[in-house]
Amino acid sequence: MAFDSTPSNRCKPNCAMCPAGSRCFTGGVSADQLNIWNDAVLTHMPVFPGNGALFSAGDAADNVYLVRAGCIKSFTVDQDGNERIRSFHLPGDLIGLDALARSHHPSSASAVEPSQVCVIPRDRIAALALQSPVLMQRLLQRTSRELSTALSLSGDYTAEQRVAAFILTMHDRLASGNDKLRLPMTRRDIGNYLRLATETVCRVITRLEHQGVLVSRDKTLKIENRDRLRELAEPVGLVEDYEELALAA
Amino acid sequence: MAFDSTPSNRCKPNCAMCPAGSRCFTGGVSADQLNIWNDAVLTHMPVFPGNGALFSAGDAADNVYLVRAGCIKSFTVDQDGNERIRSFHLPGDLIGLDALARSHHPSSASAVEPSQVCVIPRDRIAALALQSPVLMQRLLQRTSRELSTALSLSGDYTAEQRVAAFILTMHDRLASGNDKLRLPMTRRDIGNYLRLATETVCRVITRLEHQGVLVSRDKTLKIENRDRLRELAEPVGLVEDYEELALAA
DNA sequence: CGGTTCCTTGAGAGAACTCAACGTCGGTGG
DNA sequence: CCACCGACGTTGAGTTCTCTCAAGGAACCG
Repeated sequence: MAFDSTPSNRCKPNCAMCPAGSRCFTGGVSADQLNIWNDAVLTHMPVFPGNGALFSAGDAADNVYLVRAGCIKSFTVDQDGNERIRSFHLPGDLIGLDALARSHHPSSASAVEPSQVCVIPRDRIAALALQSPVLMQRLLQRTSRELSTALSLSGDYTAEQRVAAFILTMHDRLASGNDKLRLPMTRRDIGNYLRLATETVCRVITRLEHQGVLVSRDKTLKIENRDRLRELAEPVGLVEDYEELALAA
Repeated sequence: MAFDSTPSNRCKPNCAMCPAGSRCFTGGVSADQLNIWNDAVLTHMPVFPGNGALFSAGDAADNVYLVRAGCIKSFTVDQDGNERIRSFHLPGDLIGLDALARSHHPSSASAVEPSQVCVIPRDRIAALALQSPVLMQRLLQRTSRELSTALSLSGDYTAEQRVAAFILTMHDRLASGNDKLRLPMTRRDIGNYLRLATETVCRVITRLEHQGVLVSRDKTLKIENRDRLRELAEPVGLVEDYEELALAA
């Protein structure tokens, strides 16, 4: 999908009104830093499932995107047409961090559910190095976090370990505040992401339900035994030990 | 292994004499930027296999390391003692990019063969944001590259696809200049990294040898049919489309 | 030279996959 | 209003790729 950046279609975001709230990449920065970021953001726009991709693998990596609402998946498609989901991006997440050292996107991105994204031209991202060391550090930290997560998940685990880790991570990232979570993506997408067949994801969830670990109803899960999930997911090692790295002045 | 940073043991590196050469993180930067980097580097030191880890998972992430020579693996160990290799670091690579948003290392690191590393205190890395936008961008780009690689490899592929992609990548990274490459790590380590049993790695290499794709002799491989390897590795999608991102002034 | 580690090959086992069928849900149109 | 359709979720049966177990040979080291 070609991104229409004609002035009439532009809409500057107002971070104060953003549905992503404090989960945003900019969460907690000072007002003047937020202004720098706001200047870097070109516009925001809706993205819908089935309406074509936000961008496709091989496209020039001209922009970085920031999820305001919804869920975006990034994926590759091999020569046989097999889709391989690399990440799910939730509100506050940046899309395209894997392209910061490339001229072209290594993966495609499209909406999993109706979503909204901010658009940040990459030359403005590059300019942040000079304008805002704080935001540059944030960017580096986000990329490092994604790297850490990707390395954790790239290990060899059983279907149960994978699914348990996925549910815990999603619950954490979606931050519902209670023990329920609504998975925006299909079982097929979950399986694809976790390197499991759709049926295997179903079977594991059913098994966990029989064990009283959770209750599944359509796309909504209720976690009944979080400790057991943690126990299962332990080998994956998705520790959440993030710090806000202080900028040495 | 506790890192001995007593003055008597310190040895400032001389980038001009570095065996990593242009593959280094600093490759191609201007003389004054190189000086800033040199000031950030605390010392360099040897690391040997079987002599304990360079650092262990859970250690305070006080330093980042840069491989001068040899090969370092980073890995986790789960509760049952299973080692899971996350990355191999070759000359010029930074170690600890997955800890830039953490206070503690998520993984351990130890030498695969006799190696040398430069030690860079993390507070000096943080200070680069203010001192050297260029180096900060480099750091971001390296992290982004590692992210891209990790995401590629985290997909679901056959043993053959995995091994083919691994051989091609190592050949590329080791930059021998001919069609031969010496793998510094054991079959066991390769298998662990690729989520394959040692035996499976052996069998795949044997199969590729029978097909005339390569010749294997101990740790040395000779690539006979690079196109076939590329064909096999295609789904993994390890495109090497890196650019040197120009710093918008 | 023993001892150890690594590499290689074979045979059987198992976890996840594929294929297939069925129920549910939501949208569409006769 | 309801039959029809497609997408999704779930469950069962059989298959397959890789793993585990086992063992022999090669290389390295004290």
